Amino acid sequence: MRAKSANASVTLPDEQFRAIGRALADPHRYSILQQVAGADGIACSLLEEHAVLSPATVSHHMKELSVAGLIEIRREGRDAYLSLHRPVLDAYLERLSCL
Amino acid sequence: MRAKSANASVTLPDEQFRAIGRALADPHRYSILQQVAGADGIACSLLEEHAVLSPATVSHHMKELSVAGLIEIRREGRDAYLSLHRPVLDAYLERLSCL
DNA sequence: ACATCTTTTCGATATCCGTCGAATTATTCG
DNA sequence: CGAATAATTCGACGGATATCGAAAAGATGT
Repeated sequence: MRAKSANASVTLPDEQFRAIGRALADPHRYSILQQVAGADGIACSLLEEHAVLSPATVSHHMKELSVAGLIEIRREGRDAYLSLHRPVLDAYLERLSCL
Repeated sequence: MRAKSANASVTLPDEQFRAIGRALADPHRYSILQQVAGADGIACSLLEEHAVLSPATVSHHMKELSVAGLIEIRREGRDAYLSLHRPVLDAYLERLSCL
């Protein structure tokens, strides 16, 4: 059986690793991620960013987080619900922690 | 006494948190960081990036890593030596791990 | 069908950032 | 001192990206 440390569910391709770093480096995206982590399955419309950003920009940031694999977006009727994709976050931490 | 988890030596200001994410998101910078972590106190001139980047660009990336607080640069004669600043990396991991 | 609401897509724009060459600083050696 | 070496600084340039408004897409209710 392959060696497997405590959290090593996923191994990140370099491109995804990079996308995650970029995603985390934007304050609005990080804020969205925090809200998603705090209230899993949160509706897009409830994100605080709607107070300061246009719908287009919020949607853009959601997509960046989604492409990075950090969140999952599920459509339900007219609404979108965001949930944290923890295995990817864990894989990111794992990769950094063995530097 | 203040609550303090196992690794909580440093608390990162938002700006530094962002700088770290950006620093990690560039492949050349991440590569430099890996080399520094692997051979602490490595000379700038030994970095593999000199094979593919101009001295100006290597210097630029070193500065970004340094401003982010991830490495320390000490000058010694004509050379520069890089070392990993682990407390900051740990603080970054800490902050992400309690998402 | 129509109006309404939520989200996405599509340019366009302004800023950020990675990169380089050239010039500069700093050090070492002859 | 003068040449050589190592690293940094300074503009400049091109490509990425955050942002928006306008339009489109999709769902719901009347």
